[in-house]
Amino acid sequence: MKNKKNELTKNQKIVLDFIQKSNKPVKAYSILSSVSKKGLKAPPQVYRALEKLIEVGEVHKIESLNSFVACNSKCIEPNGTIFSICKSCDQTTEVSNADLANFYQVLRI
Amino acid sequence: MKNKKNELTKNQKIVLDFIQKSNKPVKAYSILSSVSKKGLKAPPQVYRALEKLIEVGEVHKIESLNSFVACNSKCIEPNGTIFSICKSCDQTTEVSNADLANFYQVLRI
DNA sequence: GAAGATAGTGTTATAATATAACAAATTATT
DNA sequence: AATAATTTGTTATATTATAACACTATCTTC
Repeated sequence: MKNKKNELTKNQKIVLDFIQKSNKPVKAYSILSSVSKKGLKAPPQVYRALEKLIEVGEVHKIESLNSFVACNSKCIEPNGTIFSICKSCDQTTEVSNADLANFYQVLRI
Repeated sequence: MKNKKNELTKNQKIVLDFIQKSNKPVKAYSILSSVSKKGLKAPPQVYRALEKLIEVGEVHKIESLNSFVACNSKCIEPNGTIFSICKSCDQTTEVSNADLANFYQVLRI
């Protein structure tokens, strides 16, 4: 981002806002239909916002669910986060920074 | 599986054989086109074989690549395996049982 | 070894997820 | 203001995965 204050753009804010209010992993097309009243009408608009939000660490993608969640904190490794995911309801819990640090030590990554 | 000797079926063997010979993560439609000469002609035939192979622990799905790899050993947790994946070439390394055991201890899963 | 149960196959169609490409609009830098 | 860089809106299409259904093969048990 090269915004004056490195702020998120309009579409990025809309998407992030929706994800944060969801409190659970949400799918791209679910985001799309939920924010269509705010002007985002096609998949690329959502996917582009998601790409940027992931890049800046505000959002994580849960690959196994094809879903997206807001980061619950500033992560040690924005792209190396670990979640535990309920097999029944898909509720997720982001592993804490402390445990993640231990993990990196264990694996010597 | 309820085969007499709990053996893999024809299609399952064909798919597993191809994945094992690949030595890297392969995609479902790539598998499909590669084994079409052996009689598997439609996606469900490949996806069903993959589902079973994952269930019995012979194959893992790399979610972030939408790809599938052969298990390099009998895993502690067939469905809880961890890979390190090269960002450039997608080559993967399955984390060893020993390190994985430590990991589970760290996270108290 | 026949009967019923379970699992696997072949097939067509379609759903769900994601990206390519390009023109127009906006914002930042000089 | 001129230029560059980024973001947007849009259409089309690529990629990944599953639903549904009829049929076949195998297992279990009696």
